[in-house]
Amino acid sequence: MDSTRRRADAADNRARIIRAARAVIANADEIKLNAIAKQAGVGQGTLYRHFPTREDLLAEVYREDVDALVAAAPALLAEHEPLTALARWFDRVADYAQVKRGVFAAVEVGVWRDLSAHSLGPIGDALTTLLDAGKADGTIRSDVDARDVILLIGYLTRLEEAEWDARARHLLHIVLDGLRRRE
Amino acid sequence: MDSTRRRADAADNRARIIRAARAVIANADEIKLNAIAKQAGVGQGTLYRHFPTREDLLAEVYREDVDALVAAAPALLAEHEPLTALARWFDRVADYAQVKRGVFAAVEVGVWRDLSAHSLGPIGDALTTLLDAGKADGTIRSDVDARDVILLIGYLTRLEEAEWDARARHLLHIVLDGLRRRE
DNA sequence: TGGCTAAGCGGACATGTGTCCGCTAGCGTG
DNA sequence: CACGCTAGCGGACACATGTCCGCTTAGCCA
Repeated sequence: MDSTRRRADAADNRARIIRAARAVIANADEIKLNAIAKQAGVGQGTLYRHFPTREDLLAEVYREDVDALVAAAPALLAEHEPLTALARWFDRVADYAQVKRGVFAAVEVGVWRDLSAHSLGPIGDALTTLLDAGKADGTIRSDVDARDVILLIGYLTRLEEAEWDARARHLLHIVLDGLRRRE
Repeated sequence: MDSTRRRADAADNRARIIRAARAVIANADEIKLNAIAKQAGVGQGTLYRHFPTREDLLAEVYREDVDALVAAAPALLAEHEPLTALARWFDRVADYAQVKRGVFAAVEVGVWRDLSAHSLGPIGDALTTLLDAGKADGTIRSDVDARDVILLIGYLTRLEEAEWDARARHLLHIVLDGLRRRE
């Protein structure tokens, strides 16, 4: 999977699949994997070898967005109190999740897989950073970890478009309250 | 759908499907709808006419369990302070969700459907009762409703078996904290 | 009781995901 | 440059969900 051997066509196919995926996602709102394979001009087997699950593919397609989300964490911490930073980060997640519903679901699954592989993954790391800062200054309860938070905000993927405005941020506040250390 | 006409065979088929579903669920852990149809001795079309989605079927199969959960709410309120009652009710939900993972997911979807039909459904009603009691005595924030809570505890369906003990109750406490009115 | 009518049946079909495996051809080697 | 090894290809296949529609037959009515 690194860069050894047969890279020429394999890497090329991989890139073509990602490009096709972006195209399909942009044009159709239905994301059918075999359609992506077809569009990319490769067999289904090829697609599935490069990206074993739907989530693997989407995670790769939106890697940049994820990176941006991750990078935001330390930046927010530099500017705000830990609790505020976490709240702001939540806001960004909400913004992103609203637009890219399916993607967020994919990211969630990805984070979960990372976790079960005893690694937090980029998003998990970002969250850990935020939580640790809050624990250090006593504003966040000490018995929560990144996985906990991922689970709690997972409702974002199950929210209906119509109720988004009414509930997304509101529930994020409630979660944040639950995470705060109670005086 | 009530009890008019052609009830004889239709109702019979419906009952047979439910029975077959219970049998399949008990024996195999894989729940394949066409297997249930086969076992019930009916066509797939028949199964899907009676239960348009997988969730409809499961919800019916576990109707009794759901009823028990619903009935527990007023009973708990009679014995405990509202906040405690809610906590206990959460415990029951957790117990149930742990054993019947898939079912809980089905129930969640069902509740959601009820909600979009402008009705809370039995579970929603139970939760509303609990929340209202807490709001009345000022222990629960006034800006939450049943749907909010359903969304928040939905993480239960996404928890891995292995992490259940470590997280299920713990997160329920955090949610409860978030629901409390902050002094 | 015999016929009519639509409620209800049931399985073929359409669609989507994910797997498997025989074939192809890129690359290192002599 | 010719050759062989194996990474990688790609599409046929297996399997699940859910839909559709022509046929059957229960129940009402004369």
